[in-house]
Amino acid sequence: MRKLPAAIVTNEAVMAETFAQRGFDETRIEDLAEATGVPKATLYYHFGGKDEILAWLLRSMLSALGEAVTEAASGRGSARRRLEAVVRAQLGVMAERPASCRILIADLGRAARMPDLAEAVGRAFHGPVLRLLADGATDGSWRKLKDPTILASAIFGAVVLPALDTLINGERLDPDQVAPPILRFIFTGLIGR
Amino acid sequence: MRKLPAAIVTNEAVMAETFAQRGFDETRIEDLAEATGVPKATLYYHFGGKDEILAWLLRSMLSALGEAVTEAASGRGSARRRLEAVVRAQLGVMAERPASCRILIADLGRAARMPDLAEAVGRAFHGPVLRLLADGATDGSWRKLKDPTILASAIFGAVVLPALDTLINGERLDPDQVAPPILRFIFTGLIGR
Amino acid sequence: MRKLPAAIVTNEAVMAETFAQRGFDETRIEDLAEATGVPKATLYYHFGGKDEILAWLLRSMLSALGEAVTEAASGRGSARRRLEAVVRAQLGVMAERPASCRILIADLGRAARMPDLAEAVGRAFHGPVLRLLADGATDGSWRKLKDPTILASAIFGAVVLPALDTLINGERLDPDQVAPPILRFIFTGLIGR
Amino acid sequence: MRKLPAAIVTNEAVMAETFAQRGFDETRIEDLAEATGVPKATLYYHFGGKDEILAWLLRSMLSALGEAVTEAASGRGSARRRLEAVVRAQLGVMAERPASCRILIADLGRAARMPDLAEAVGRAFHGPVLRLLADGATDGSWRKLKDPTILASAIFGAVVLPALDTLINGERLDPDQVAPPILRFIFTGLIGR
DNA sequence: CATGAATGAGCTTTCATTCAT
DNA sequence: CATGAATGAAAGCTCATTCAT
Repeated sequence: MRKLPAAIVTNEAVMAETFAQRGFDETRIEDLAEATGVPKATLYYHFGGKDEILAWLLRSMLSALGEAVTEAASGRGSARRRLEAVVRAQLGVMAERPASCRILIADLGRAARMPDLAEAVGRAFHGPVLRLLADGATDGSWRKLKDPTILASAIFGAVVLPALDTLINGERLDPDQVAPPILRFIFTGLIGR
Repeated sequence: MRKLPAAIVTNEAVMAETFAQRGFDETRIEDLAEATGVPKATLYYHFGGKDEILAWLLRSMLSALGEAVTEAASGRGSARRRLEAVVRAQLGVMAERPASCRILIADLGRAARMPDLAEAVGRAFHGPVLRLLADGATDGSWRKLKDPTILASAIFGAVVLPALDTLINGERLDPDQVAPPILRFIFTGLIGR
Repeated sequence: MRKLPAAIVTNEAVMAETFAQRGFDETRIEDLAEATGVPKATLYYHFGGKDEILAWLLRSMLSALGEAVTEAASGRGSARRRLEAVVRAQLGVMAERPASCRILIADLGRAARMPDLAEAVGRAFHGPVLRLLADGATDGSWRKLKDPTILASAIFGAVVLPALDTLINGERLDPDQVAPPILRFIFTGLIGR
Repeated sequence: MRKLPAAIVTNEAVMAETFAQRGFDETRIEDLAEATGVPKATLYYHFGGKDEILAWLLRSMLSALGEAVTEAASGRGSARRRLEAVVRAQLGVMAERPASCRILIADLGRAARMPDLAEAVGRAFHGPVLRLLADGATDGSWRKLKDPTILASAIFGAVVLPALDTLINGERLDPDQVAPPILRFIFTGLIGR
């Protein structure tokens, strides 16, 4: 894929928003063209097709997410502090790029059908979290964890689905508001004091 | 919609599987016809269209889920025991109807775009859970919860995303194996003993 | 390919004429739809695409040609009489189905790129002629021929190109007028009495 | 059209080959660009379009053919000797520029649709042959010919179709091998001693 | 002069859907 | 009731062609 021109890069959010609103299949390339002002044929000049546009949007978001998460995860505090930072990072990215995140989470199945994206999700979130979960057991942040893979998914779900609710309603996602209850849930569950 | 003939009812799982494998939009009515042996036009005789077939599948599953969850939620034990039962019920339905569940969770966005389905999900899971969360705070199962809506979503996510991982890989979902770590996570988080 | 409905079969000549006039590539499926009154989508229901429509037209013509030629070739006279009949048969088919013949001859390259058609031409004309050439050498109709393959092609060319000239000009092809000089040429060349 | 740069002239055969292999319509300008290394836009700088490239190729070949044929036809021998030379000249050009010849003959219909090309073919082959046919009747090379136009076409076909067979199979055309049987056929037919 | 980048204009093709039997 | 046959309505995609540099 050639280097993308400003006219397209600038419109990343617009495209994401378009996909997010109607859903991938209900969005016609023409819709993207209209929404961005970039002619259909030009989109085809730069992308192989609709799939590739979606992949670009998601990859772009996942790369931002990956960076944010990785940085959060590789901080210097305890595993707990760092996991906290990771969750906030995830919520932060969702707040900054609501549309792309919404597309991803609201259509996880499609991502799963695009192998490189599935892998990118793993790299961006599950990988770092998995490592943190191990660290935390070592540094005493939490107990020894028997099924880290399941837990990483559970954490992902616990963070991401509440955020999706907000996003789908078209509301603004405020990480500072959502993070505390979610974090408390993640660390101490319903019962923990 | 008339009463469905056996030829179609029998093939509920086959249709769900077909949708689950390719995704809704990539599945042509013709694919369903081939997979089930029921002619395309016959499907149209019984359903208003592709959407309606999907809706039927999901509604059927959600109704099973609703029953299971409602029963679990209205048992007589503590809120904790009942929430536990609810989670197991959810996992049980996912194990029994993997394809339909996978369609729903892997394409939550579409469900959100179909108002009656969104509501059905609410009725089947979030509603009962919301009530349980309140009960638990009363009966001392857990602390006072400030953001029950967020928590209900978080719980849904914590249950459903690990299960989705399994389902997407085409593996069998074993509730007895997945439920314990998830429940422990839900109740006591990463830290709680 | 399903059995073709009358609406299409009836219009064989119309389609051929359409192709013949504009050429294959310049003919849009829509043109065929307009010319025949058969909706585009219906054409696609019965044919796999433009190529397949062309193939059908040509195969139909080649089958008629094959029959005419085979019958002519298997008559009871001398090889010479029979070859004469073959040439007249070829010209007769060209007169009856000018458009299809014109398509074939004016775009031999495309036929060559469609393997089954190339073979059909062989079966319809070259094969029988080749056999006749051998017969004629035996029954004394003509000399021993060293390069029958080349000669079969040369005969084909000598019959078909003059006819193509006529057809391209949109003139009616009158076999009774064209056949004698061509036959004389084939049998005795420029020189022979 | 400006004077063509070496980069293009050099690639005449490559372009012809590209057209010959896929056919005119199936050949994209991009294909020519790739095959020759000359950028698409550069081709457009020098040619008015795809048609013009084809026209250039064919005109170039027809001009070579015209020269060869004219020279052969205007020699000093009998009409027969000269027609013989003409046929050899035609085969010679076909052997030297197989691709261009193949394009022309395999897609005569297109040539017919390009008026200047149709005329060029006439000038290059039919014209001289027509004159020769008359000469030959005068100088006793052959009988009085009643339908010279038909015969010119027949001769063209008798020469060119066998050659096309060879070319389409990708085989090398050896005039010395093909010319004798064809000439014998032209002069004395199948029967002539 | 030459060309990388961009695009207007269609065309094929696909499908959901309808309907006559 | 059920269904094979037919079709209206897009939509994705391609390509010849243009243009700014």
